[in-house]
Amino acid sequence: MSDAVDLVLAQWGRERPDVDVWPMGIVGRISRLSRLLDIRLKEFFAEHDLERWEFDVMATLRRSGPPYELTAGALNRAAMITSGAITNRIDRMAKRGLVERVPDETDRRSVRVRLTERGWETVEKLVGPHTENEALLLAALGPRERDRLAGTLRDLLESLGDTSLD
Amino acid sequence: MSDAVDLVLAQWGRERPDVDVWPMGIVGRISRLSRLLDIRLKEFFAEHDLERWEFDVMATLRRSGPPYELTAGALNRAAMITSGAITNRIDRMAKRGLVERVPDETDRRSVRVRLTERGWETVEKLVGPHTENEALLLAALGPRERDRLAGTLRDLLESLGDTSLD
DNA sequence: CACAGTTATCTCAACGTTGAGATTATCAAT
DNA sequence: ATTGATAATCTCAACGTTGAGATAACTGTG
Repeated sequence: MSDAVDLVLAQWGRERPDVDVWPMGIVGRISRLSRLLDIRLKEFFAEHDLERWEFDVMATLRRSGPPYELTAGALNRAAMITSGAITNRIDRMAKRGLVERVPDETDRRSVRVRLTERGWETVEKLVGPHTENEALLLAALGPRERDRLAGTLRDLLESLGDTSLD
Repeated sequence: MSDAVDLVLAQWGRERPDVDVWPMGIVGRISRLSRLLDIRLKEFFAEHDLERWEFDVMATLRRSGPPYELTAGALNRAAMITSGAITNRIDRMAKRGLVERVPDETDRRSVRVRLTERGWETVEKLVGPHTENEALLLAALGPRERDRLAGTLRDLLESLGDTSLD
């Protein structure tokens, strides 16, 4: 079997046999996979009247444990977006009553973002179905392959200096 | 060793031990890797006064072989973007003299986008360095791992119905 | 205690994509 | 030939992110 990326590699092989373009076989596939998965996840959350990023923000808060709050900075590092974008997202989620801004007592520059009751329930209801949906999207992989793939991807992430969250 | 995603998995394990969130170990990493690679590639092309998508469009035309032209539709399928976006991109690249619009004789609805001499030279000059740069980003992988990873990712892409290009 | 440097968040203009609708052309069937 | 359905591209308003700058607060040094 072959996919869109195999075609790319074959074309380069024909047009520029002097260049070994093997890296495209990996970078290209990661890029395309990411986009395809985005689309599928978007569809899933749309069924629940939610944006994917809204779930991501809430899930980040939920899994951080009680009291289910983090600074705005921690959230934008986790989401890998800029500060302007996280301000915008928090604004909209606050309007929907999914999170609330809480002043930080120790550092008054900081804003703590806390999951509301409603936000908590939303995550609680969806973690299971969301995970099952992702499992379905990855159904092509056997248990062995899953572990090996996860391990390889982790090595890559580390080598690229993926910065962890708080 | 552990990365940002390992932390996510550990947190879920603590907060919701009843849910097996293994899929996040793969989906999350693909997503983060895609973003990190984007940033690195963007830096590379910036050094050559080029946007990444500009190179992608030109490379798609270049590797399709003589006469180095494709329809706008083929290009937006290859880039996985919408029709509005490809129109915009072609406009800007045409202004920079990297591609030109050519009327399609057989189908007058179509527009054929052709690589100009200047565009051709740009790709020709950069394919090698770009590929070497990507190889550097993937240096953490051994030859064996590379092949296995590429194969696994291809299986996933196919199972998700990745639509090929023309 | 004051100063300089750093950090956290918010503001906002510029920019690019999306997605629906408009336009023009092709194709299939009658 | 004509009609209806489909297809290719372009247009454009709405929307979200980026990235630089503004503001306010913290930190450590002298």
